[in-house]
Amino acid sequence: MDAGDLRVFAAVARLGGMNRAAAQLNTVQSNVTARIRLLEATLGTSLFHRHSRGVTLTVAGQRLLPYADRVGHLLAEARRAVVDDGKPKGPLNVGSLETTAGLRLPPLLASYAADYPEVDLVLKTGTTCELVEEVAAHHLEGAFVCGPVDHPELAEEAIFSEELVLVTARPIRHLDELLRKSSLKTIVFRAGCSYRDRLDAVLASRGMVGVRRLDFGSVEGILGCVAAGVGVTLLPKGVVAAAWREGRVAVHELPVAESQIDTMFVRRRDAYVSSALAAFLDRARRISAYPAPGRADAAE
Amino acid sequence: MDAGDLRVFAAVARLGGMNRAAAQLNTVQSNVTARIRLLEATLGTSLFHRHSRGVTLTVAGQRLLPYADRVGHLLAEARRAVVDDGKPKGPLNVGSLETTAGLRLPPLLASYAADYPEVDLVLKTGTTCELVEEVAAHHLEGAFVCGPVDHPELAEEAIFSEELVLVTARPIRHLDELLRKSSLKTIVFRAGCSYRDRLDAVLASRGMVGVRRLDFGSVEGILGCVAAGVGVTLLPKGVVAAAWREGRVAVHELPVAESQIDTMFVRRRDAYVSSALAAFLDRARRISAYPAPGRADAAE
DNA sequence: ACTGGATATCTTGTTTTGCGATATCGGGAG
DNA sequence: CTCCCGATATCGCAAAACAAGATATCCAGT
Repeated sequence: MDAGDLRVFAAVARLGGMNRAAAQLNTVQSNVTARIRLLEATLGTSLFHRHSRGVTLTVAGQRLLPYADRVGHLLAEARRAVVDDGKPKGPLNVGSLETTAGLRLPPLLASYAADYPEVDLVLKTGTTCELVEEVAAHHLEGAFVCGPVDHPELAEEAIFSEELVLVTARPIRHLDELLRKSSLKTIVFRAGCSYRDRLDAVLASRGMVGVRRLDFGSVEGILGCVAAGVGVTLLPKGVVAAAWREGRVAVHELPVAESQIDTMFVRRRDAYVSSALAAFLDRARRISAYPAPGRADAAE
Repeated sequence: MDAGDLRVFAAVARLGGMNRAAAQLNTVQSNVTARIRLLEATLGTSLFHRHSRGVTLTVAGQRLLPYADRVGHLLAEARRAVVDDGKPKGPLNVGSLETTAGLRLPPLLASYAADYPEVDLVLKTGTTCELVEEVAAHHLEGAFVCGPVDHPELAEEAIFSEELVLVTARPIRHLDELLRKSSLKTIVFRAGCSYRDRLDAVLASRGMVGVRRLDFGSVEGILGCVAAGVGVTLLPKGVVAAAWREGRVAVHELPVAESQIDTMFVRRRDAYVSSALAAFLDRARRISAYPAPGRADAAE
């Protein structure tokens, strides 16, 4: 059994047919068939059920598939690790929440890009759920998300600490005023953003349950709706500071227990930390105002 | 880059020479040289420094070596996972502390061996440190050790709960009596056994520090020395029960906080749990008197 | 300069891999 | 029932990779 064999095995399993796999692997069908049969012979087990519309995995094949993927990833990572000579360069794909990207990352990215021009940095924004999945699937080297995520395959480290504030159209004395408005809506990021859960919890603890939600994809959109009186939202203080100064919205601070939220950097526990990522993280830690002793390390 | 290439790379790196590697791989030196050179060419980096007494790794080679090992382990594990059809069979290598092996495992092993005759079970005894290393290095599928071990690559689960007792030659009213004997020794397992650390802590909290130690490799040897008045030891109550009933030694119970210790089963977090191991663990959990709610799971 | 222990290179035979063509199988339409 | 379509299985041949042995080379110690 060999890494090459596993590569064709994975392709056949995923595409459900040897013809399709052959096309994807830039080879011919007879070749794929031969290698699969050889693999089955050496393992002494049949890996696929053959039928008229292609092939499906046997139970033994199902057990093998995850290993094929892991071996593939490991080899790719090994290649990257060997090529990496300690100087940050090459691709660096990281993810971030949109709020973090807007509020915290600009100075970080600016100085990083200036000092390491050979790094091709790609920043993908998304919700905590989406980003965690992408990191777990090896598609991103790491991401800034709302913590803690507590995923067994991921290591996390607190980088920023945000103060969340309730944002409304006009100042209110007491949250109870919100209750009077039956048409109250919470305006939040699309499903998966942790701020949404936090807002629900804040309102629920004050007796407001089952409030209707309005999903939005951008900070500006959310603030626009809030300013128009459609509903309330929960965002980091820094993000709404500009809109607040301009008088477009009103902010309301919350007790520390409810307002404080950590932005963590997550990465796969077992993945290679490229020089580019190491330098990026180092700079992120320096720029962050996060108190050193409270930092949760990867060993946690 | 291929799994086979990494296998010869790892052999060369570990043995420090292509001749030695060729011998171990059952091939000839020219072959090894060729494959290494090809590997270096495809990676675009030199992996070894050649000199008159063999080869040593370059920094790039040092980065690659751990991946070579991991790929090797992963492939071996994949083979096992495919062959494993759900019925426990084949080799099962587990480790255990000697005390646990003597006190808890006999009924477990007896019933397991009776129900699964196709499993070739090998039990290796050692200290917590040794066993943890062996499990981490993939040499054992799992082991019973003193917990918690808190190793990032290992998952642990509490199985047994032991009550440790202080063992002396003759009954004493108060621990202070021990202080009078200037020649007092602690008689413990060889370095690495957690019981030793616990005993040091127990004595230290009562003002006895710097007590001389005597290392021993077997429970019987330790009890013999204690009975002869050479010193004191700390062992699970059940282990010394027989010697105590015969009047050879005296036991002294300790406060719960000091006496209670968990025996955990550790295994690699990322390793495949063979059917043989799954059945073994299942039976261990059933036999154990460990309270179910307090069980720390692998997810911890 | 010689020697012992090491890697590099070259040649040749063997094995593996890749490709193309063809055989085979199984279900659905006519 | 037969034909056809979309699959996999099998075979022969060429190309590439690999293994083995013989030989060249390099380097330190004597």
